[in-house]
Amino acid sequence: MNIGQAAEASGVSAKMIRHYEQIGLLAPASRSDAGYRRYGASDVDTLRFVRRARDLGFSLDAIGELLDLWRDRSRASGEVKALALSHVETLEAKIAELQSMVRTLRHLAEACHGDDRPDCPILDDLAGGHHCHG
Amino acid sequence: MNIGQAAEASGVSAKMIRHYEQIGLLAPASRSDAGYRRYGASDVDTLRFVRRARDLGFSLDAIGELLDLWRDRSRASGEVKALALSHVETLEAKIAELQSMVRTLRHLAEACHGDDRPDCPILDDLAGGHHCHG
DNA sequence: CCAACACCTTCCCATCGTTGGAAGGTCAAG
DNA sequence: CTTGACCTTCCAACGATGGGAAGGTGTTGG
Repeated sequence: MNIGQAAEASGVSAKMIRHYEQIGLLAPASRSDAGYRRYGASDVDTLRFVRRARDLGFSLDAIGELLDLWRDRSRASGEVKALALSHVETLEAKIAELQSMVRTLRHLAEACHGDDRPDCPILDDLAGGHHCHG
Repeated sequence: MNIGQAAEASGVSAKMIRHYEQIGLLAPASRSDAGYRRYGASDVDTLRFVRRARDLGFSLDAIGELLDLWRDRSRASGEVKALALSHVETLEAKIAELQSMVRTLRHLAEACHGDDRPDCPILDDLAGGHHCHG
């Protein structure tokens, strides 16, 4: 199986597969006589693992740890759970940050009549308003 | 006022002030005989505007538009409001994406006993589980 | 047998916002 | 006159991905 098929089968682009190999996330693939990377079913499994972890927002570093745990048949599930919950905390912090932005912006937008008149509380706030970001 | 004081007063680092100037977000600052950038009170106002807009998650491109609207005393507040609400939609899409990740991860983590045993639904899911991401 | 085309290789560059550092010039105080 | 704090420009990195060039490979068809 060439990299194109592996990409197709795993949902990870060929570009990314090469990149993951280069940064050491994936072991170097074996090569054909012509130098083409060759992949088997278990490689595709690994790529799908990476893809799913990316979809869940894990960083490539974290995915490296997850891969290690995955391959370690004697891992403690507590380690995996801790990694996952730590990531959840990161995500929730990010969510809270974005929600705070949304709250402020909605508040400002509500106060803005939003017509042809130039008067605009949004710009006023950005220009140094009183920050009632409640 | 040198760039250091302007940075201190505005909350935008000197590095970023230079960068914003270089990418054309800010007009080139006037220079002293020695080539030092010089800033006045209105420059600091502009920097603070940029800082607040960044804090609200606007891209530098969007901030450029906001600055134009800010400086245009005959702007229509509807334009500003539209820009803000469009940004809110972007933020909320991102929030929804992150929340979906959190939901899935929490679900998986709940199913994981998280002790010394190796059995782990989180890894099972990443390795190709049935995706009950409800 | 050779052309066309799809695929592969490596390499560099772009994004986005920010930070870090190196190498060198300037300025004020001791 | 030196020290230290500041400024300048330039170059590179992060994290994850994409785009594209230049060149080799492999298969198919005329």
